[in-house]
Amino acid sequence: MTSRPQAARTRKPPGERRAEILHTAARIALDEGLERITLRRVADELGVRPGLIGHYFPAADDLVSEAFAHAAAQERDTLLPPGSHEADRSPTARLAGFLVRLTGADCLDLSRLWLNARHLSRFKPGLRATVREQESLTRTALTGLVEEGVRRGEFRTDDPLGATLHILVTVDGLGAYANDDIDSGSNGESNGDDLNHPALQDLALTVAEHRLALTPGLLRAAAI
Amino acid sequence: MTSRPQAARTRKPPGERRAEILHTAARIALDEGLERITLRRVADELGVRPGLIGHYFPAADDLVSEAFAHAAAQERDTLLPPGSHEADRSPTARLAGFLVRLTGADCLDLSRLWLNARHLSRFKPGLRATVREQESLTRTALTGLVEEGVRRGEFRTDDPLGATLHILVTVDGLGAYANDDIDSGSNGESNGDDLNHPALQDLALTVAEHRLALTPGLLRAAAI
DNA sequence: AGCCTTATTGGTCAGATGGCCAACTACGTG
DNA sequence: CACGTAGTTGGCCATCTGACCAATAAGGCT
Repeated sequence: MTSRPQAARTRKPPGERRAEILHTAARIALDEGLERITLRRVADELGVRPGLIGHYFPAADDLVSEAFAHAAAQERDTLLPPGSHEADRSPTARLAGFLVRLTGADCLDLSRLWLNARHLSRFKPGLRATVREQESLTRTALTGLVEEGVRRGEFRTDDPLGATLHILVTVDGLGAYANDDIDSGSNGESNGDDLNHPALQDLALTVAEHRLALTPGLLRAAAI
Repeated sequence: MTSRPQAARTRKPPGERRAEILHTAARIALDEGLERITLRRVADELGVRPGLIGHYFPAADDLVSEAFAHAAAQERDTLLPPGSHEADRSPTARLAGFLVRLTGADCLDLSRLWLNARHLSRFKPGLRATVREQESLTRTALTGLVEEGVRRGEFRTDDPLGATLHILVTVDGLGAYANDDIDSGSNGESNGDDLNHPALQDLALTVAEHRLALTPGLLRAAAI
């Protein structure tokens, strides 16, 4: 047999190895949760020994924090791409895309991750700080989008920050149910159907349209 | 010495002991989080041996689920007392009291608990079912309050359930920030001040007034 | 009073976790 | 080619967790 129990010991430059660990940890966080980020778990995934992970992250909590930051930033760049090279798309289209995709079913992992981080930050001060930073970044990005929309005359509000906060509270509120499996209906006393209430489907869009003085249905229509 | 290392072995009727365990576990959950509910932790608190807790709850997850249900139900009865003996208070006053107290700082523990349970339910099927039940109970109670308000002519809406869901989404969204310590401002790049934005202070009240066609400020004024 | 059910104890066990450290070796440097 | 830095290994440890079980004794019953 050519494959021995111990894989070939490959030696990588610290920066690359560190990035590799972070990337793996972020994926685990999105797939299975932040508490599944464990020295052994990451090591197994990478085919290295647990001690190596501990070498790059002497405090395991730091790995968790940075992995969350990595995942959150990556998802944010996808959902709310920074302005410069997106200047051609209208703020309305960008906001619609952001909200529609964010509250869509394919983004459940992200909602779960935020729920995860917000709770876990109760016990981990480092993660708490990271969560606040990521919240701040999202808030700033969305506020910028709203302000640009106001400048272009697409949105109308006297309080861009207030509108942003309201929209985000709504998004986070919808995200609170990310772990309720939707498909467990047909339960007589269950509440499975309530979460499919039409008022909830487009709630984030409705709130945004209300706060930004848009005609109802505009955002849904603007979503590609 | 009159106090020996082993306390007097007291034997209690099963029902009483079980209730005692549940009460203690619920308090731990509210104070420190659901993951702090541990056989040993509860046993220490009660001055008994860990094995005894395991005897009453052969599956530790069931203790967690029931403790959450206990805490959630207790808090709900406080914030949203069932109708009969509260029929004298107007729906407006009851709704205002519910929202003001719920989003108040003294209710942080409750928000944290829900955040905790919603995340933890990702890994514990039993807890997931319990969370859904408790959500359903709160939803039913609030919907009943809204419908009564509509009957009395205090509220106006064609979709009581939709209004209830919207209000609860907003409450849950605000609760998402329960673990961000508010008092860490004066941080140049921090977002501590954003959470003190005036639009957030009364957001739940504002949404409720909007959905129920109430004059702005009415609920704040109706809160005792 | 004695008995008998069972609440309660005390101990063990396996599994998982983070942290630590000496030894090994891959790889760039001289 | 030899050397030495440092990336990597393998192993050990303390700690915490839930689960399990035989032995004990408390308290109600006859």
